[in-house]
Amino acid sequence: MKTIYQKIDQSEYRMTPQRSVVLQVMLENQGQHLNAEDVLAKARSKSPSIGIATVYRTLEKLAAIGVLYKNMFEGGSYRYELSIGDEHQHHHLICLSCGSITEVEDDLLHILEERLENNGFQVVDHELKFYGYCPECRVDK
Amino acid sequence: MKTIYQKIDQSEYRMTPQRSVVLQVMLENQGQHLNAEDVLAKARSKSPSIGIATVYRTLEKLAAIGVLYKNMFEGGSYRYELSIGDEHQHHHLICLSCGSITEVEDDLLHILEERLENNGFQVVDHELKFYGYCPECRVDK
DNA sequence: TTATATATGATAATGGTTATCAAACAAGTG
DNA sequence: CACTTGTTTGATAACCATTATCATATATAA
Ligand SMILES: [Mn+2]
Ligand SMILES: [Mn+2]
Ligand SMILES: [Zn+2]
Ligand SMILES: [Zn+2]
Repeated sequence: MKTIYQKIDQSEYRMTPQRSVVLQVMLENQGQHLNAEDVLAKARSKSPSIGIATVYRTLEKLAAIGVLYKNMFEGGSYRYELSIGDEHQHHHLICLSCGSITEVEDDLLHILEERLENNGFQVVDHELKFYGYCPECRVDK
Repeated sequence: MKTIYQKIDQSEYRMTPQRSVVLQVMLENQGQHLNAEDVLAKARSKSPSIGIATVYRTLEKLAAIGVLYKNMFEGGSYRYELSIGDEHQHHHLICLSCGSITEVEDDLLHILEERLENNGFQVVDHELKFYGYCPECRVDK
């Protein structure tokens, strides 16, 4: 289990002021799923001249080395979130009514992954979304 | 468990020649994950004047009533496939090396879903992707 | 038929993401 | 230091999948 900084050190990732700001934004918004525009706005409050291209490039790089998860929910844009302590991506509960996104730490995919490994598929990561109705939105009580 | 035709009948879905052609294309390409351009090309061989807008509209409608699954894999476009017999979407194994997509019928999410239901989240469907290396691409043997 | 609603296809518009490129910056050389 | 070389940045153009628009066509209702 590598830390964020181990991941960065072990990559060919040069820390620049802009990249540092983007990383800071992600650290300060743990648990949220931000898209590039969100990150740009928050980054500009720290470093007003940062451009959207740099934000995209940095998010992409951080996702490539496993510091961020990149996910597509509804809305047509990719959303990023910090990956700390998770070996594998956690799961998401997506409410079909209010759109809220809740995390599930519970893994429980080990049994399934073990079965896949036995069939020759080497599992690196997974992505699991549950669609349904959150406690506030469910109708049947 | 409704059949495709039951789903269509129970919707406010009017069967037109164009929609019929799109449905036919999906039926004839079971197991494949086609994007709108793929469907357009195959549909045009049956009905040359069909337009891309109608294809998008029809795929969207068929997905809304549960006849198709709509999924985003790599490549930047949504891909559609027939949903027959599956109450829930099946899982996908995506090879990080060759990009091949394999199906997993095995559900095994019941335990997890039961736990979520007990916590108040009403599960409607799920989407599970495993990323890793297929038997041909894995290195460690 | 006539009226009304829905569906279609061409094409324009949208919008998130990527590519381009000149300028800025960093790192190494002697 | 001056010089070279390579990397990063930000503005902006290009890309491209998808959606919106709208006039025409087609189906349904009266
Ligand atoms: Mn999350
Ligand atoms: Mn599939
Ligand atoms: Zn909700
Ligand atoms: Zn492979």
